[in-house]
Amino acid sequence: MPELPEVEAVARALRPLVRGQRIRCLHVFHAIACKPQSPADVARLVEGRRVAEVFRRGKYLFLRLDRGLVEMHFRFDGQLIWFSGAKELLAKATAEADSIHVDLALEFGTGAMGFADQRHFGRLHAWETEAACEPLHRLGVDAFDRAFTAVLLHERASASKRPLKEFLLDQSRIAGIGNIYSSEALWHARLNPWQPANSLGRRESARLHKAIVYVLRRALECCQDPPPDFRDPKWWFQGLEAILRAYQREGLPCRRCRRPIQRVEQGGRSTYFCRHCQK
DNA sequence: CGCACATCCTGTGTGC
DNA sequence: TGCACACAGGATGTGC
Repeated sequence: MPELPEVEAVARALRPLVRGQRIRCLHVFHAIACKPQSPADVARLVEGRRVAEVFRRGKYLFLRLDRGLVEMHFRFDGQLIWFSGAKELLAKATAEADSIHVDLALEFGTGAMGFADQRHFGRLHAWETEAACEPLHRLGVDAFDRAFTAVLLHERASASKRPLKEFLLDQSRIAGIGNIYSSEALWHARLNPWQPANSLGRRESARLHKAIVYVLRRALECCQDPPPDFRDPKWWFQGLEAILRAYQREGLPCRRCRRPIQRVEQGGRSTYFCRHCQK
């Protein structure tokens, strides 16, 4: 559930399921998912604790506990699965044929939250305090935070010589934008992905800011209609392709000028853009 | 400090 | 159909 809108939708759907609930125990199926922490570390910090709040920063999802913090990152394919209880969790997570790839799970009185990722890229960690959670403090301003303004974007862009696309992916500057929505925002703002971030003028920064917020808001609307279904592991956010204007549209006509969308490589990742509209 | 690059994994799609 | 290979919505640590 990679980028900000998807994680936000997950946070909203998860909140009513776990807020106020006490974590009875941690189930571990693949210890790699909490690496470099050990299952014992995580268990010690979460078992018996109550979930005070669910919140998101950038692409991270957090459970604030009455004491301590659970930090989750889904990377490419990670997802949450909800089970009615320990019995269903154990049955489905360990079944030989087409089992659900649950790495870790938190058992509550009302059900169990599975953290699943067949590629084992996603991570779930536990921290003694919020202050101890390093990943949280490495993040720049969240793209949905009120503090994320056109002026702030201009300031941060001015401090980076990198191409705009790579600048947007840097979570320590602005948190939450990934490979899809960086291409999308640049398309809406009509900016060239190779343009150095520090060459952005104030007007261009304002345009980019507006595009980022628009693209993420629009995607969040999509992600909530319908909202995440934690019961079906095959479920994924539907209909997002419909709102995409550049991403994964190589060779297809630009929605503004009808010329073909290009795919180029930047920093080892695909960037999609319109050479004609985005100068 | 900034940057290029390898690395962590497994499934799927594509072209031959 | 079988196979090899590129590719995937990400972050981090390394060496330069």
